[in-house]
Amino acid sequence: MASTSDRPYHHGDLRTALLGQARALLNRDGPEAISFRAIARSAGVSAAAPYNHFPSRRDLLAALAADGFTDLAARQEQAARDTPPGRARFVALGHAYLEFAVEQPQVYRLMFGIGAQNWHDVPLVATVKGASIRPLREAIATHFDDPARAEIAVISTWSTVHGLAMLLIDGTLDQAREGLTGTDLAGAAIRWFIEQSLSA
Amino acid sequence: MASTSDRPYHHGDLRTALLGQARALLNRDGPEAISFRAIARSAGVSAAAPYNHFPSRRDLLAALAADGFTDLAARQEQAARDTPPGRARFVALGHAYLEFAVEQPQVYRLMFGIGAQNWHDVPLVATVKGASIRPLREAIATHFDDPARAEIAVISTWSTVHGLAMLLIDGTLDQAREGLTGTDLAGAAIRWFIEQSLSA
DNA sequence: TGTACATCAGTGAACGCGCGTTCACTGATGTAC
DNA sequence: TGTACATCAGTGAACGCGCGTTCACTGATGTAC
Repeated sequence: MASTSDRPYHHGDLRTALLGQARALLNRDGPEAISFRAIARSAGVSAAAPYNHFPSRRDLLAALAADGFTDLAARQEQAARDTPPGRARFVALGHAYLEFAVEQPQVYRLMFGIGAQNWHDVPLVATVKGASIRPLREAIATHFDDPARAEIAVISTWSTVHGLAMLLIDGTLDQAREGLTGTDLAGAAIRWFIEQSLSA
Repeated sequence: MASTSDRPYHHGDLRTALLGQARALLNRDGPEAISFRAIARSAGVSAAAPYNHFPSRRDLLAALAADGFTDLAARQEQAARDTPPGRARFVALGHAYLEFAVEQPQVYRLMFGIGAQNWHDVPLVATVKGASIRPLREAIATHFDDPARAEIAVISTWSTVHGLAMLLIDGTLDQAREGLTGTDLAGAAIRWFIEQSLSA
């Protein structure tokens, strides 16, 4: 761990540094722009060095996606914890979800397979992805006796926030916004949705 | 137009052929896989030939995206024409929308900016994209006096079908489906959504 | 406390690749007279 | 009907590029005795 000032041979914590540079590149130019060589370059390290920490480029991207889902899951759990069951919780969950997507659009794109089709074959990602919708799933479960109908409700509500996130991220709704922030609009849409469908 | 059998110097209709090969490549491997060189190769033509028909790779992708939106718009208009106003029309619009997305997942991904961020700077795409949601917009307009509330309703419903399409396409809902086709599930979700929110 | 040695985490050169795009060219087609 | 010529739509070679990955290597670190 001897890293004082002038470029020691060993980096100290290259894995973390690589993920950090990858995140920076991701936020600036999107998932497609993340290359092993580019992040090694910005970490000040040779092109081969990353292979000591990730088996391949795809594994690094998967790690970023997993981190994203972990972050999202934490925010969802927090939102659920901070609100009473019922209407307020649905609003809070939707709001937190869209806040995440709008704050980190490129991470969100990466999480949902842009530039990499999907992460089905990566167990870690599947796990944290599942965790990230659990709070919504649980909130909905209390409103339905029939599990099949509950599942339809989960899919519908998830689709709504996911679709809204995507349309916000790709700029489709730019002209409709006019001065509203993403979460303002999200709030309006969610409230409308809740009013119509999930309020008790 | 003299194209009998043995490879004439002039192709005849290379532009159309290139678009066809691009579509084939798109459907097989996704938007990221479409390269000028690859489609020239499969059209049996030199790597430089496409430049006689498209200024750049991106213009060809834009043409594919525009074609996709044109197709979608036609299906939406057809669905609107075939159904009476009200509940039945919303179901038909949503069904047709998801049918398109599930039938041509990679085209749909391309249309919504995967692998190319967005098409905001391409007027043709913007036009046909607008046309593709007009039937939904009009169907909703008749249900609201307040245009602002109508716009929120458009965004919410569009988000729902768009999000559902995306989750179906990227495989997120694979385990929830279990034997259902995409449009079966879509039908259930849409009906649920309509029941809850838009039925008169 | 010192020394031998295994292990870890880097280097730098090289591999083979496919890509978008440009260029000078040429064969084929269509038009004016 | 025939001929000169402009225009169109191809060719093939080359440009410079960045990429993922492998390889033999070496400097630094940690451990056993």
